[in-house]
Amino acid sequence: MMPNTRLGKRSPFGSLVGSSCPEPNKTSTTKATRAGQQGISRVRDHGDLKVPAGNNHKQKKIPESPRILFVSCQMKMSRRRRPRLIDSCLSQSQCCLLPQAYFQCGGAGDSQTDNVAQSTCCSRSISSCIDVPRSRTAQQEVDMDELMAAMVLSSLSCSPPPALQVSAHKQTAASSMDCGAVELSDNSSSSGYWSVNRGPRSPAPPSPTAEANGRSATPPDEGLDMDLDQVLFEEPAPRKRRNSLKVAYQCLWPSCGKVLTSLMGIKRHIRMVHLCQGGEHERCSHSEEDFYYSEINQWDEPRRQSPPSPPPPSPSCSALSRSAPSPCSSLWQVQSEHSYQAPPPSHTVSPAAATSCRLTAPPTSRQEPVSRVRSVSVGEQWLQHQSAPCRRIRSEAKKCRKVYGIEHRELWCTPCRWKKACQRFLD
DNA sequence: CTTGCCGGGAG
DNA sequence: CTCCCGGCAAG
Repeated sequence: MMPNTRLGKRSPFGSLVGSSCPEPNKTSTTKATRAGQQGISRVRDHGDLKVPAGNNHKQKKIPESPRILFVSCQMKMSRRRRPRLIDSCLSQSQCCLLPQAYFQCGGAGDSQTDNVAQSTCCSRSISSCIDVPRSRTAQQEVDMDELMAAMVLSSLSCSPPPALQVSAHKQTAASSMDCGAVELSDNSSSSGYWSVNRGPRSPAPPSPTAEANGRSATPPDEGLDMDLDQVLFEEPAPRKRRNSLKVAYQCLWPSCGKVLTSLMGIKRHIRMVHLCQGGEHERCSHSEEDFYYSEINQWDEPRRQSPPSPPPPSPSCSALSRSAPSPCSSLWQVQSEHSYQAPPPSHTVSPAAATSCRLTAPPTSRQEPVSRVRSVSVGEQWLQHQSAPCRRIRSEAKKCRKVYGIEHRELWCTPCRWKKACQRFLD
C-alpha cells in the first residue's frame, strides 16, 4: 500500500492526495474515527498538502491557481473576520511572518514610524500601515505565497479605521498618490491590482474643496450596475484589454456603493468620506483605501439598465456581504480560475473542461467577459472552496452501471462489479 | 433517493 | 489474489 498517501475515500482530489493523518491502527479503526479523520484531514490537507514528490503515479500536483486567484482577488476582510491567530499576531506587535516589503504589522501604530515608513517606502521599519514597495521593477515572478499572505494580512490590517486629520491626510494622500501611481503603472500581477491603463500622475490633484465635495460632485452618469450574473473573473491582462472597456470603481464601504470612474476619485472618496473623518491619523494610512473599493470593468455595450445612483444598501449587510457576488457568480469566478474545478454549464468554457478535475489543461481563454469585479468576497469564497475540497465530480462519463445497467452486471468491468472505481469509462 | 467508490473483509 | 459489501459523500 502507500501509507500516508491516501486521504481516505473520496478524497478531495479523488483519492489522490496524501493524508497527513497517521494511520493509527487499521484494524481497530472504527467508522466513526474514519469518518472523523476524513473530515479533519480534508480541511487540513488543503492547508498543508502532503504530496510526495512524484513517487506515485496517482498523485496529482496541486495547482497553484487558488493562490493566484486569492491574490488577484485581493481579498478584503473585515476585522471581524480576522482569524484569531492573526489577531493575536497583530495584537502582540509581532512582525508577521511575511516579507516585510509587502506587509508589516506593528502594534502601536506610531505615526512617526509611519512617516518614516512612508518616506522610505521600501524600508523595513515597523509600521502600522501597509508597506507597499515603491517600485518593483520586473518582479513578475513574485512569490505567490508571499503575495497571498501579504494580501491576506494587509487586508486584515486595514480594518475600517475611524479617521484622520485633514492636514495629516494631505501629506498621506500625496504619498499615497505617488505610490499608487507607481503601482498602477507597474505590472498588475504583482500586486493584485488590475492596472488601469492610465498614465501615472495624469491628473493634477484637485483642490481640497473639490475633494471635500467629491461625494456630491461625482458625475452621476458613471453609475454602473454590477451585473453579477455576468461577472467573469480573470487574471489581470491589461494589455489585452480592449478600448471599449470601461473601468469604474465602486466603493465597498457599507451603505455607500458609490461608483466612480477615476481611480483617484474613488480613492479620494474613500479616504475623505470614510477613512479620514475623525481623528486617528495613524489608522488612515495611505493605500488603505485600496481595500474599500472594487474595480468594475464593463465592456462598452449598451446594456446599462439601472439608474446611476448607487443601489440602496441593505442596512443589515456589511460591505463584505454587500459586495459579495451571488453564490453562482462567485462560484464561477473561482471556478474560472481553477481548471481543476468544473465550470457551470452556462458559461463559455467548453464542456470538455468540465471534467478537468483531472488537471489536464489550463482554463481556456475566455474572450467575452462583460464585466469584472474585484471584490472582497471572492477571497472568502475561495476560503470556502478551500474548505470544500475539490471533489471528484460526478462526471458525465459513462460508467458500467449506467451503460449496462444493473441487470447486466456481468458486463461491467471488474472494478465496477467490485464497487471500485470504474476503469472502463475513465473520465 | 441514487451513484461512485474507498476501505476492508472473506475466501 | 479475487470477490464482495458496508458505508460515506455528493448530487
